[in-house]
Amino acid sequence: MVTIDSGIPAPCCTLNVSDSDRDRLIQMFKALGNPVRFEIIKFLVTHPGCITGDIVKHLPIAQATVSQHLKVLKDGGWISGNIEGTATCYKMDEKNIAWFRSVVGLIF
Amino acid sequence: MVTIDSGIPAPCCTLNVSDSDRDRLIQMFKALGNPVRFEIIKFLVTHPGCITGDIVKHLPIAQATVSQHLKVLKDGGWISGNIEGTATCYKMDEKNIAWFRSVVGLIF
DNA sequence: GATCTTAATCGTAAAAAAACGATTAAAGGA
DNA sequence: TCCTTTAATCGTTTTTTTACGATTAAGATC
Repeated sequence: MVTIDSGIPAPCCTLNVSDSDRDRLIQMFKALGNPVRFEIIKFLVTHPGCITGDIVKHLPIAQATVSQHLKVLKDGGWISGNIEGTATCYKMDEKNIAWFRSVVGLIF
Repeated sequence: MVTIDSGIPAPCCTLNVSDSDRDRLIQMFKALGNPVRFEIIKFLVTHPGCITGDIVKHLPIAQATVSQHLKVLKDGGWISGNIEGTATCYKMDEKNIAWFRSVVGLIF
């Protein structure tokens, strides 16, 4: 029996993934498991460096909600934000995404 | 299949992903964005063909909840279940996982 | 310095997901 | 046939996520 949250590793029985890698992976999976956030990523791939307002204009939801979703994507490591004046420019976080791709290839 | 514009993207455009591919991807991301389901996958990778009861024994949660999680993973295409007598044998769904890996590599 | 822009955060309501015990169904063995 | 085993489903509660308007904070602009 393994407790999920306390993270008893049991390396003999399951795949050997560190707690931090596992949590980071789960966070990335969860972040992209939402249609609004997936659309934001699709938009950002073709609009690197665009600001929050551009994304808000592109979506049918309120500014506060978009901002919330952007935070989830940022915390998950999919995107990074750069403050320029009163605006924030977003782009894909290529380094973290490369990590995600490599770990997915390694585990599954 | 996922297709990506090869030219310079027009400012109005986002990544070209079909609705069904997008929904399928989101479903896979959502399915693995949960610590219990991630643990199930970790277990299944090292225990291909094991039955529901084995997974229940390995987890600190009720049988009904495990069954529910298995359904989410199955619907998402991460695993497949094969009924043998009164038991169900689960294994990774390699074909869908290969699709996931290839699409992730293509999009991001 | 007053005001406009921009976007993050707050507080809250609604919707969805997760968890459980109980029940059901289906196959095997006595 | 009647139990036992196994796992899915049902009905419900709890927890988490999503969404919104309102507010706030930090730079620009006049």
